[in-house]
Amino acid sequence: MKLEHILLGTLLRQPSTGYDLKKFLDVGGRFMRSNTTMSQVYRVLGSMEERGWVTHAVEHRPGAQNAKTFRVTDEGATVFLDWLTGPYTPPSRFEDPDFGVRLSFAAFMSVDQVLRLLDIEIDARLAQIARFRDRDRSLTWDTTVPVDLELGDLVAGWSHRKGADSIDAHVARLHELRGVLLDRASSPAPEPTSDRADEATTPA
Amino acid sequence: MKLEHILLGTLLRQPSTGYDLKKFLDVGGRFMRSNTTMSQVYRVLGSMEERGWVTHAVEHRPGAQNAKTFRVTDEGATVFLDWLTGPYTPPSRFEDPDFGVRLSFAAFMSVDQVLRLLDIEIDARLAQIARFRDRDRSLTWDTTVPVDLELGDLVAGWSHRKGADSIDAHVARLHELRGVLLDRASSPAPEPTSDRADEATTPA
DNA sequence: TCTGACTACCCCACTAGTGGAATGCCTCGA
DNA sequence: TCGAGGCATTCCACTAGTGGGGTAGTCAGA
Repeated sequence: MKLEHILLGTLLRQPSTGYDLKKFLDVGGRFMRSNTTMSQVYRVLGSMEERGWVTHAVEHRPGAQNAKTFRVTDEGATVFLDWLTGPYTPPSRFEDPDFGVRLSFAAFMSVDQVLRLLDIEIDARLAQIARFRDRDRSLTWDTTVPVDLELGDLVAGWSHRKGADSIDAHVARLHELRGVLLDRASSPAPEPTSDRADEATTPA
Repeated sequence: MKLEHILLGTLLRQPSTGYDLKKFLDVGGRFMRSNTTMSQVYRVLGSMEERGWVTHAVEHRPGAQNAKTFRVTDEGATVFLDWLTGPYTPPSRFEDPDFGVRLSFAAFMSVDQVLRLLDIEIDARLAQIARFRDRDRSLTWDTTVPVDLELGDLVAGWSHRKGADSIDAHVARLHELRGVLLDRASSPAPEPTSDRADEATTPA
């Protein structure tokens, strides 16, 4: 996950200052990234501005420090939308934020695009399950330091059960969402709820 | 998660070649890291060798290419064990591999050390739940591109339910393991406090 | 009045990780 | 015999991220 894309999507939803972005990443967007620093946010903002993806306007806040409000340019929007609707290659860890980040920008996508994403993710995880479930997990030990093999086995067994359950739950949830979206896609197209352009919702 | 620590732990379990390490990361250790490249593995191996944490012996494989078998030095073992049993600061995403990686090296720890780790993780996740559960998640939209707010809301609701369920399941599992370990630990020394195994005894 | 928290921005040295190509040797199957 | 694919290593240019520092103003509390 590139910070770039997260910032672009967040700014596209709502123009804001670097500080606001950092706050968002710590709270509402905390599932997208662990421990993002201020410097990282400002540097990415700077480099995106150089490339013309965002611009800033200085906002004079009487009785407070001036603040730069960043907004995404048309070019930046194109870059973001290209990434968002472009090819998704599932990371090997399903817990990685990539998929969730993309989904969190679902409002910028069509139902079909979200369904495509979902299908790719489902296929990838089913393939992983088929490939790795019930595989021999025993490890060989050849070490000079003292080890507690019994403790290791105990914990490894637990980890394995936990991992298997989590990926199963993940897939089940994906199917659930898929079902809901399929319903929505097959019913007569609902009114677009955009606050601006009105031809967004139904590219068949 | 530093690749360094993963490699050190893996080599400490079983000396191996760079290639083997990469294979391990793709299969048995796939939950530790997504998409690790060969170059990354070899470069880290090189830098660790420079620092004296690992050494290699050239293994002549008759009828095949020579292979470097890396093993951890005493100094490397110390570095690894210091990291493993040292302070653990939970990342903001509980899905991040940090905790799982440490646990996967449980055999190098004492039951008390594992319990300490577990307690830190449990406390951190409970704190997050207390802080963020049932918080207002509504987002403001101020954008120039067309959006499907209804789709966004639908997906956001799903994501939130999924996230809440996952963290609850995570905590439940942690408690489960904690119970098992407390049973196991209750033979050497009686519990000082009722609820929590604070006050670690001697590391094995 | 001082302290510390919060808003807001910027900079730097450094480390970690990506992506891809190149080398060469092996085995196995078509 | 040819090529696909596994084993094993290395190099290189590049981008991303870390961890710390600093500046500066506001505001509330002690």
